[in-house]
Amino acid sequence: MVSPKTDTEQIRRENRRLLVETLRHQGPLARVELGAITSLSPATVTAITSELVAQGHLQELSSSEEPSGRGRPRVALSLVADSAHYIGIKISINEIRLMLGNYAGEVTKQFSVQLNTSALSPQQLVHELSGEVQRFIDKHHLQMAELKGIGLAVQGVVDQQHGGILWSPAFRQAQPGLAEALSQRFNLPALIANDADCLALALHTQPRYRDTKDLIAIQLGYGVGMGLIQNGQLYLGSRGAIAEFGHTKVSLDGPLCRCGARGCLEAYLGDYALLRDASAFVTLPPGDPMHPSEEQMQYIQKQASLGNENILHIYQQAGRMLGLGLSNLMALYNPEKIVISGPGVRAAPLSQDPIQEALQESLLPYLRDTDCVETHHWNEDLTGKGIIAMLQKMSD
Amino acid sequence: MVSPKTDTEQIRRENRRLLVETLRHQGPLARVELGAITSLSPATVTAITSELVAQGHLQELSSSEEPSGRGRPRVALSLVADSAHYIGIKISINEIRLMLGNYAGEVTKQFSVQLNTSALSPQQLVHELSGEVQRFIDKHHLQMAELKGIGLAVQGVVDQQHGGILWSPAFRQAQPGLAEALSQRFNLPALIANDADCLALALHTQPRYRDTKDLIAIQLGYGVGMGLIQNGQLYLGSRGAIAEFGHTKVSLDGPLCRCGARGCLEAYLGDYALLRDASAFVTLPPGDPMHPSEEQMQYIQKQASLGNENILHIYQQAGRMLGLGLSNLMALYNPEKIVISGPGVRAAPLSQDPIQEALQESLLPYLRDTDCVETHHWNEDLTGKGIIAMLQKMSD
DNA sequence: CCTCAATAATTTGACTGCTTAATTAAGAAT
DNA sequence: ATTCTTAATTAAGCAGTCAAATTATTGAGG
Repeated sequence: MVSPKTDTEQIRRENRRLLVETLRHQGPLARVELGAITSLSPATVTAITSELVAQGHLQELSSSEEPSGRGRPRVALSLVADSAHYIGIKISINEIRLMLGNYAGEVTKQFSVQLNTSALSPQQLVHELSGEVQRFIDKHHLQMAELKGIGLAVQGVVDQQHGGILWSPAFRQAQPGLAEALSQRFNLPALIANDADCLALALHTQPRYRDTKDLIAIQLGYGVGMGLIQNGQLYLGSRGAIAEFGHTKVSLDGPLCRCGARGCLEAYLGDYALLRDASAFVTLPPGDPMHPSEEQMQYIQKQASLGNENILHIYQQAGRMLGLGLSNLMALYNPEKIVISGPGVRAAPLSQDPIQEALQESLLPYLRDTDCVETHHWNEDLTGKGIIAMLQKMSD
Repeated sequence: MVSPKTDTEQIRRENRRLLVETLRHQGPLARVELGAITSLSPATVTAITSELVAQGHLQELSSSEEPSGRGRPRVALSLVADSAHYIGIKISINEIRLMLGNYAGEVTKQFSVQLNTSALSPQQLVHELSGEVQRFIDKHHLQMAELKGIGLAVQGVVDQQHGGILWSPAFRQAQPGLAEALSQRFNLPALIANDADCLALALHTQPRYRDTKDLIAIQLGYGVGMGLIQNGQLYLGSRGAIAEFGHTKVSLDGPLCRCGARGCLEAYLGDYALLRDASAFVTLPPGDPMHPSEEQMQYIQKQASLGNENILHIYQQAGRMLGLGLSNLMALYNPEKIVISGPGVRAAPLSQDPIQEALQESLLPYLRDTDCVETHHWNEDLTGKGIIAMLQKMSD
């Protein structure tokens, strides 16, 4: 039997995290306000915040604002954004992107590298990543002392416990021990996460979804990913890999999925599936069909918008299947919100109606009017914010 | 923003619960053993246990056992089984069963009443239940002082937060405010739970599944229910209703389900569905087709075993669909174990193979060899144990 | 029978955390 | 200048944990 025993230091850690997160979300706040929001006593707020001020993570704001009325004016506390830095690495097919996050949770620098990922061995991958990270550190003159962690966001199935990649479209082989290797190389904590989990976490920090206790994030793109917020926090299965929404079956004899089975949702919805199906009707812009480019996707989408019935039908079919999958998701999880994002939302106008239709057809009566599915634009890639947030959760 | 602030009393409550649950699971234990298992310090164990002894919930066992060897002999602590009582009520179609649970978590008395449930109004239901509970209390000479709570286990969709029944096959109408009404009538805490959640909780207390952090319980019977243990504890969605596994879609144009949609898993697997499908091929024993009796189910099952190809085919089809549903479940939740129980497991021999086949066909490669699905006999109804356990979790 | 060794259980002292209540701080109002 | 009001800090007290010391209870051995 495991023993989740609780002790007194855990309390402090929890409450500190609570305060810091409140400040991250609601901006600079005075101690009273923090107390009111968190329902911690003023004394506790003082104790924790003065500790954080001493460490340089918090800062009193010179209150040269509007006349605050009577009484001693409240002095706002704000996070010292550059009191800590985190490095996030997003690994995609043939591209890695490095991101610098600060204590406030913002992504301040980004840098992308093209790299033929698929053939890399674990050793080579560690070598490449280490090199890029070192260059990144040098370029931005980062002090090792203020670097607090490295986080990797990966498309595919990760083993978060052991810090490895079980399967990813970016690599031909598994990448075990990746986190450990990077951790040792830079003497920093390192973690690996699925990119859809990062999306879920990042969405959950946004004002619109902050108070949502149960949220499912669906990432449409090359594949179909899913991340899950339960009880206000990211849920990862006990085995570190969960929620392969893309590989739920929506038909018995559907198209072949790259996982080897038939009828997976992903085999209707994934970029590679859309492209494959569309290629029967139009000649595509050049490119590796296994790794669809944004141009290719834009192209077929445009064809559909321009009235190509065959391709429109592909999108509508995909929408219907997504609706079916979503209805199953709602039946099983009954979340407050399902947010669909990722590059694939570009096609939302084409498949919106079939999604809704399929949803309404399949939903349980008492779920039917809950309006919980929405899309979120993909103007910025939220993965970075997510991986930074994850790093922070483990370190503060 | 909600504030799950932590304080010192929470620690004590948690640790007390930990100790009591350890004793419930592993029987009488000495203080050292408790300390070792929970990894609480001896001092803490003493503090908490002496409090419980003073309250009469714990008792030192006169250690008249085997020579324990050198040293001061350990004195075992045991729960005082009748230091508290709980009343569990299982509400099924046309039957309510009252159960008495004690502090040790055992169900000691049971009593069933036949009752035409379907037409009852909320007022009538409260009236009937109150009457039965009062009779039950009188019959067993229960002291109100040692009664700690009333729990209802209901087939169907419950709203645990508000203590009401949203939908149940037992009733034509919703039953809002049921828990509150009973709570006031007897001046006791009252809660309502789904019966599959109870099953999940009860299974999780069994030795075989005690250390399973993530467990899904499937209850096959009139319908198809599901309960979920996550992170070692029962998970109920934020809205109190979750996991309608029976209403996940496994085919686009399947048979009609009582929920109004087509292709629900339940429309293949539920007793009412099996019976409906079988009725085309055999003449059934008499009975209300909407509420299949155990005799009817036994009858058609026997027909299948005796070689009726048509009926066998129904079971096999059901098995295939269950396999498909399970594979989706595994893709979405990736639990350590899925345990199938409920009266419907009687047909397990008939559908075992198709289940496995469908599973293997649909599973993701890296899940394919995990052997996580198993069945659990239905010799005893575990619902009672579950609802008692749920009451205990809220009160100790 | 007496002493010692071994183990169990309790007690004690130190530490940490939170809360309430009192105190101090810093301006606004008069 | 004095009073009022609100913010922040400090002080006192309590709850909880743990490590270490102490006490209790037995078996082993002379």
